[in-house]
Amino acid sequence: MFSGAYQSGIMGDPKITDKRWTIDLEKRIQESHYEANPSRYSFDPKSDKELFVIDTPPPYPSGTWHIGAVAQYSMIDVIARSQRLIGKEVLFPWGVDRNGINIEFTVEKKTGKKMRTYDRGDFIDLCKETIEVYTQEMRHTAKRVGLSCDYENEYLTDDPKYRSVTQSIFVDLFKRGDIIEDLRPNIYDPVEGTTIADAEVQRVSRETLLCDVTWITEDGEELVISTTRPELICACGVVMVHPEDERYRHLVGKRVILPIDVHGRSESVEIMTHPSVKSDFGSGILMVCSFGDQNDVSIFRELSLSPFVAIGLDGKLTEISGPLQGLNVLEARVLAIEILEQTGRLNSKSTRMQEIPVSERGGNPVEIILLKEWYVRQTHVIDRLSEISDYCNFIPERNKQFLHDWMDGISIDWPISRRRWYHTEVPIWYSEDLTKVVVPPEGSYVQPWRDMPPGGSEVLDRVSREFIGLYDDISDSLGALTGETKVFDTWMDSSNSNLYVSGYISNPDMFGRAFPTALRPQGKEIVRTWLYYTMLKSALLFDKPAFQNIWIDGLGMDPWGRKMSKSLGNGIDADSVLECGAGGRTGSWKIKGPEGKQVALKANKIGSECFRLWKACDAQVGDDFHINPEEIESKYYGVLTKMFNIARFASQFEVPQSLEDTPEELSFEDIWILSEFDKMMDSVRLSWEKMDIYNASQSIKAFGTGIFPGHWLEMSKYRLYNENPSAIWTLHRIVRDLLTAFSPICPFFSDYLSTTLYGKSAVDERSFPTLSVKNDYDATPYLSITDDLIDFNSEIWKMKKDQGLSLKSDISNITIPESLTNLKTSLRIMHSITIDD
RNA sequence: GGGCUCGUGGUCUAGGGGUUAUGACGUCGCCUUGACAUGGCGAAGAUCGCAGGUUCAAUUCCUGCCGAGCCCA
Repeated sequence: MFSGAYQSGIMGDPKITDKRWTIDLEKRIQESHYEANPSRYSFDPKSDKELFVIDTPPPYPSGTWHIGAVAQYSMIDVIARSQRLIGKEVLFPWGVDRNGINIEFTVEKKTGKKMRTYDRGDFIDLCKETIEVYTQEMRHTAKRVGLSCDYENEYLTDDPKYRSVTQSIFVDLFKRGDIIEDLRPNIYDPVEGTTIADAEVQRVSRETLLCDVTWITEDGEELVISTTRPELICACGVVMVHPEDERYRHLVGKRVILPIDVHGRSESVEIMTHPSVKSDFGSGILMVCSFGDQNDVSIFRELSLSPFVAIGLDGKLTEISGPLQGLNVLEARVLAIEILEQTGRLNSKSTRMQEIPVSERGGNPVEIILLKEWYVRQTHVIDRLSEISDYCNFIPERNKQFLHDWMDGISIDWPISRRRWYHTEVPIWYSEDLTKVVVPPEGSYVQPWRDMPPGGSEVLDRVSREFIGLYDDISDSLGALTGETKVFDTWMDSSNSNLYVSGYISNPDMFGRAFPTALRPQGKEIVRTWLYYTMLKSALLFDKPAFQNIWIDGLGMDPWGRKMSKSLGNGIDADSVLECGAGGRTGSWKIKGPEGKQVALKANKIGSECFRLWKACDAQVGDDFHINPEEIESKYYGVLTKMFNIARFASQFEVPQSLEDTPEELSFEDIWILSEFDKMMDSVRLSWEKMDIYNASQSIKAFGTGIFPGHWLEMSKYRLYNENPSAIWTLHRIVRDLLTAFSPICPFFSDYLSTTLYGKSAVDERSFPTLSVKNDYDATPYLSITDDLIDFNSEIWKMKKDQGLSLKSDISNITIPESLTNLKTSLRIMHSITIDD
């Protein structure tokens, strides 16, 4: 009988006194985690290690942080921590994006006053104050979910340090001729008074009035043109029919008179053919105006027609519109229809649904108007950019397609100037005669709308960009300077984030080592903007890829796979998940389900560790993932408890003097589990190297909740209780290293257990643990018994169950397979096998 | 409307031209309580979105459709 062995060991009190892993424990650890060592996650650019700079997406503080974004961010943290663990010097910056129209709208809404009613400086101060509150909240959530950012070096995109980089790059590209100014048709939001980019336009369905208007040719022939924009008749440049439309063939080449009076332009236009005309739309005749829509723009460009400025910057009709002058677009439309009715030119009108372009931020119908704006030239480098992007490693590979599809569709330059205020200013001044410009020196931040050029500014020819002299020397010859009032599109700032964090301008030594930036992690929805524009910058500035690795994740969806949105009422707040279980408070979510029915979800405890573990184990990178708090808890909380209990069990045995040196004498079962552990750890290290979170997590979870506690630990208990040095060493070595390997996924959990047990936090390990067991023993024969062992144990368990026996009861007539001969003693004790063979 | 991506038991997931299609969670049944019901054993549950095509053979390749998502018009 071996059962007596259980009594002889003296069970010490477990060092881990908490009975189980709880959210309150998690919060206690979290709260001291950063204060205890504020430089814990700092970055040393002079380190001899390989630099690994992560260009994290600086979140925009708007009050709530989307749970999908927090999930994504926690996976970026897993990468940051795992790269540190495998020995790299990681910069995981904490940046906050604060530029943009968003905060302007927030302030306008809060104060009920439009931006332009403020003094510009006052308004900017107000924005800064307001966004600071949100910024603090965001940092709190970041720490709550365990992000290992370099918080001491927080960067804000509205900080002069950051903005100066944007401005320096502008000056650089301007000098090279890659940034130009031009009078071109631009998408314009007349309500907000600013140009916007294609990317910011949304289409909404709206009911509009379609008017059939009678036009008369110079020969007196009547024809009918359908239009939803009668107010733009004054900007009509040409009338078009389809080249194969027999009905109108005789009209081609003739001139037709505009049906509403105009001022200062020709009163008739030519009738031409164009294949884009839809013969079955209305009468099949199209008036082309500058500019009703994008099609108009392309026809004007194609035919080199000179456009008419029908709508001014104030959103009102200009003098060419004759009777409509001074009205806004909607008023002008009403009056135009009235005029047409009175003159008998309105054949008929009908309502129809039409998709109209509106601005994403303001929701206002946008107009295309001629404006002088700044552009980054891009069409000339697209091919090269496509080549360069092949040097980047995309994770997952297939998501590279998103970038290529977008690049293939690029046909016009990128408009970068905006007529807003809380943005980075375009850093340029114009001489009195407008032929020369002044630009600031590299590294300075300027506000030309209120400042004069700083010392060291340069004077350049406005067209040729030739250097004329230093501003300090020749300022007298420039006359009265005018500062540019326009600002940059926020993507112009955001697309420098990788350069900024990699030390561009501020730290040339570091930049030399850290660029191309090691990693860009981001969501797939901003490939066309953030990723593309960043790649463009690097191509223009350095002819190099911006990144070594690009990690593109999917989006967080509601439990049924739908996008979370306010209108659907299916949103889940990040804090509600992270705080679920804290102080005994459970979580409950009322969400609109698929059929519009309210569905109530409930969970008792989740917290950051369980949340992170779920995302790491459950969602492959690149695919959209469903976020269901119930499921997160039921699938993953148990894993934490299991691992916690293993550590708690281990904590009752004294930790050996040295866990580094393999004991001289190792028992067979210990060499076996160490070989299995070593194999698992090899694959985990490989996964971490490849930033493959899913497989790393799965391996750790499978080992930590399966073979290790289920088979080895059960088999080794009697030796542990007898203080067998080989067993105790093996137990502690595996628990310690397992916690280390696990620390990128669940840092607070691993930190607590490793610190309590081994006096050193797993999150501070800077080299991936390796065992020497493979040098001392050939693992192959040990690994080969694993399947037999699992089968054998299962058989015994099943046998006892079938015979209605408890697991502790004796069993006889068991044959231990040949392959497990070396485990005979342990197996007999483990299963209480009394007679064998 | 167009482009792209995805579509494997209730849920998530592995796989991939050819034996009974992984694993996990959940469900159900039984059992266990000296780290752990957070455990053990077992069961049910999938015509691998649908329809064609290629092939000796398709869930896997191709085409179309449907659904979801992203992006664009």
